[in-house]
Amino acid sequence: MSKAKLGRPRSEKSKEAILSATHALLSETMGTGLTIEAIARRAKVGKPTIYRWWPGVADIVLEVVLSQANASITVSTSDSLQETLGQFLRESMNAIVNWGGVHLRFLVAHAQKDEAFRDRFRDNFTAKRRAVLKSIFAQAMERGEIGSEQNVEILVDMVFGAMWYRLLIGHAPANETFADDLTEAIIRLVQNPPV
Amino acid sequence: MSKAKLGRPRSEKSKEAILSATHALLSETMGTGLTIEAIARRAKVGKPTIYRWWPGVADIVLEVVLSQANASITVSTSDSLQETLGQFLRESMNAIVNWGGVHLRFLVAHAQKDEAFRDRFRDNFTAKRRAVLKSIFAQAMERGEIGSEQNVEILVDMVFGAMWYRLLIGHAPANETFADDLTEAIIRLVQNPPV
Amino acid sequence: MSKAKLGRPRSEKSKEAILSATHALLSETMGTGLTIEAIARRAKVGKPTIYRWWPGVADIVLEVVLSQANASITVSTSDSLQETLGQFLRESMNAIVNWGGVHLRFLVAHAQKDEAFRDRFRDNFTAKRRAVLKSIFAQAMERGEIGSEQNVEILVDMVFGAMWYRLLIGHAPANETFADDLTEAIIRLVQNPPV
Amino acid sequence: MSKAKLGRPRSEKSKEAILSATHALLSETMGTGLTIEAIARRAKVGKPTIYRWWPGVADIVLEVVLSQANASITVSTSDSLQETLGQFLRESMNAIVNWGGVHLRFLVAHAQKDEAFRDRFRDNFTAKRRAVLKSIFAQAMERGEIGSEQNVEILVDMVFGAMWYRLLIGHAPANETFADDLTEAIIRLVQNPPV
DNA sequence: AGATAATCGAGACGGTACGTCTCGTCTTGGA
DNA sequence: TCCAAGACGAGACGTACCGTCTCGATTATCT
Repeated sequence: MSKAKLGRPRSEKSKEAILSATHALLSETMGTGLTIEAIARRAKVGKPTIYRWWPGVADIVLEVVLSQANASITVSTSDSLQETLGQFLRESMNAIVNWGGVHLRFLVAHAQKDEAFRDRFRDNFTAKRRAVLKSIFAQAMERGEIGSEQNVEILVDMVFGAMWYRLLIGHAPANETFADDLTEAIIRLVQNPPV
Repeated sequence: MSKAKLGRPRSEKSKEAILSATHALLSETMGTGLTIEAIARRAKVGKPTIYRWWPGVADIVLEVVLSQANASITVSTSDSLQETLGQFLRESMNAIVNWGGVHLRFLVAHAQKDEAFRDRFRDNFTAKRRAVLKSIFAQAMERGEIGSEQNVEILVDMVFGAMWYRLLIGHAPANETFADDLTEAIIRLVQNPPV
Repeated sequence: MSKAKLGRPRSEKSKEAILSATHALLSETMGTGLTIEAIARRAKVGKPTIYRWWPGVADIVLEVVLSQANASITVSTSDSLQETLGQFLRESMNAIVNWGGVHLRFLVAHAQKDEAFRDRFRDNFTAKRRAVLKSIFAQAMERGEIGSEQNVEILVDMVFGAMWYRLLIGHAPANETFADDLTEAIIRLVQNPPV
Repeated sequence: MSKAKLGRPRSEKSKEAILSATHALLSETMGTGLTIEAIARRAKVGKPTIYRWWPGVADIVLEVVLSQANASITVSTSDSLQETLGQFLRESMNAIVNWGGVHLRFLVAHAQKDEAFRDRFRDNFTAKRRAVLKSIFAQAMERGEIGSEQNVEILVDMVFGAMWYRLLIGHAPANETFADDLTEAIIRLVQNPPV
């Protein structure tokens, strides 16, 4: 006996208008102009319609990011850490540079003022990305490319940490070159030099 | 010739009241209740007095953090990377846990919405911390503890990145244990294994 | 086609709360304490709600005055100038003494600093009062109580002028006695003495 | 044993700079931009210097007006009411049109929010003007140009009232033409028609 | 000549109100 | 039952002035 069928169904048109308005505003204003009011205006949608489906502006951004990110997580199962890691990081950086650096910065910023959202952000975004990278390292360890004494958890922290750090602080670019440098550095670090 | 002597001098009492009210509010409300109005109320100070000396709330927090951080940067010049790095990271983590984790999270969050502030934050805080860590690595490299083929810049990104990453995302604690684990991981990575 | 039906309709409760708070504050503080903030506080209303419907504090006062004045304009159509004028001036003075002298003083004061408001004030208040008095004089002129050589426009200026002048400068009371004296003086002036 | 001679004497230069800045600001901004801060800026004078000598901005304006008005009160002692009154009103209107209409409007406006100032304004300005007009009417009454049954007090209220009324409300110009019309109307009213 | 004293400019102080913005909720009529 | 439109109470924003205060410098009279 679901009550899901009662009443007027959710308007997909409105939903998409909201998501695309959010993306547009975020890109145009670098995050400073992204408010619920602005989204409602741009999407020609009533504010209550937004609040009915999302708890706040950050969750809309999260949905925008997820719908893009989920479509583009492609882990090639190469048999070389260098290649697999390199491709993963390059793809990640590309997404940031070409599409959603502002989105991610907005999400992290908002997560600092809203603990509940921080949990949702972590569970739905960063945790999944961590799992991918972790499995990449685990496979390399199985193949002996990484010594078993290494702490994979910390390795993941260092790789993602470096990327977020550059993105958030901006002391140096977070681009494909950085992805390559980072890959190289990790490879150099984890590989035991020839005896 | 400076005209600095003209007019009533700045009230040190008000300045300190503002800084200490900012610290208190930040700690009490986890950052959500830190507004110019709240600071003015708490510090028993007029709003214009605040705007006269700081462009916004984030710059007050930055000054609070700097006045604390500058007092506590102590780089011991030990002759072991393990020891020097360990102490530096442990001290950094201690400061975060016991004193200013909320402060740093607030600063990074604000920096995402205000490019000009991001520059000030980088120049006055993160750049100086980076310089310290970089010199630690440089000395270790001179002593041969780190191979000269390593990319120190990226190393610094990985170490600070991992710390910020944990602090901001919160998937795992950013405490003294993590400082030790991180130190250990770095040491294990950079050191050439015995031939 | 009007779009007036869209959205939540204006709250009559808030409107009345604002008008009555304005009246109360004006009476209590003699005009010195009448600010938008004070009205909002007293009426338990948000400031934007006030600014949505009125351009400023003076227009609220004007509305308060009009809603009272429009209810009390009663021009008896007596056939004696003495009687008609006397009643009109007495009623006007009574309204000032018992209800809204402060209101009128506030309105004139504000009109001196805001030309646009002066126009609204003139069109909606003083012009209507002038029309009434003018018609009283015109009827008296038709009946021969006033010589046709008299300048009615100037007569109106003198009567209302005298009232405003006393109210604003305060060198003598603007009360019912003054209304009688003024009526008498006008009658004495305009009536041709018996030949 | 006055202590008036001790210390640095009042700077006449500053006093004049303040008065002339006040006049200039009043004329330029139509009264909306006349603040203590603006006067201090314009006159290159410290705010305390202003507050040392005047209780508020309105009193400075009053002093400006008085120094001008006192220099120009010239009551010709003609032996015709028509001529004396006409000249007095024309001169008054000229002063308003060419020099200080904004000043007077500012003074009346301020007097509505400050009872103490209203007293000062009345005693130093309007009372003196009333005395002059009253003596004009008194002389005319002695000469028989005005019947002794007329109420001079009310006559003065009507003449000055009409002028202030036009100046403050602005429904019709307060200029020399009005001075003539008003003179004519008064003459017509007070003079007994030929038997 | 030196001390004393009131002035001067400059400008910071604690306040208060301004008018605007956005928040998240509520209330309509229409689909 | 959902939709858009938009009003609502709340409260922070950054600015303008208020009237007071605290400086060092200046300019007079009094000793």
